[in-house]
Amino acid sequence: MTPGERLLRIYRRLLEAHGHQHWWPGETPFEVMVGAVLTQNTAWSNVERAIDNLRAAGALDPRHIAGMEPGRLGELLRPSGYFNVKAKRLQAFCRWYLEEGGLEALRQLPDGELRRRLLSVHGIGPETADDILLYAFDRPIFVIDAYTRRLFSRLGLISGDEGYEELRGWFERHLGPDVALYNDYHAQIVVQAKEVCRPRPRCEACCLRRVCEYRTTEARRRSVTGTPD
DNA sequence: ACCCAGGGTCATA
DNA sequence: TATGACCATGGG
Repeated sequence: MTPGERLLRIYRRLLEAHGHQHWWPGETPFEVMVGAVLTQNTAWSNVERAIDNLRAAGALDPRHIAGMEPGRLGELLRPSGYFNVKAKRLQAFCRWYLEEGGLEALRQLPDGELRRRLLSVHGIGPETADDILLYAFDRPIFVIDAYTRRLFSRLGLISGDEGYEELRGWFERHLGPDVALYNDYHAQIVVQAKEVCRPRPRCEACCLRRVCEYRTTEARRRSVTGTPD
């Protein structure tokens, strides 16, 4: 079986277990971009509160955010954590967004050029850039995150310590460009990681049990003593 | 009380 | 290039 076939088989199994995820949660592309910055190393439930604060303040708008007093913006972002850092990053992003001429101007750029420009913004790293490219601009960019590394290294498909670009290239090469697939695949990985593929795993409840080479110490002990799974 | 969460930047070696 | 410190709230 080729890596591409294994990847598709794994996706089908995830989809069957969790159902289509309909990502990214967000009313507009701009809201998706804001969420991508705010969710850096942060639980999504906390990000929602911050976005609700922005909406309630009528501030869910690039011009409004760019012109706001940083301390005031920080207060709205407080529930999402790192609020001083994120206030700066969000303002840097919004100023860039406006300088570029807004959504329609950005839509004209080819994938690679748009990615380079996103990465030039202070506070936008590879994963945040790729969230934005895939979920706000519908570009065929496969998002790599800690969950992706954990899941696929436990599945034995990767070692987990590869560089970001190397892994992204590997997934994109084996899956072929497919925005709808990348979109839901990454969402499935996140859901799977939250529910069962935890730092301390719960493989007994894992829909990938048959293809996952990872075993808990208890399962390992059973397997060497001849007790069936 | 501890671990974890949909990362990125900066200083240091 | 490769580590480590730092940022900070909220849920399990």
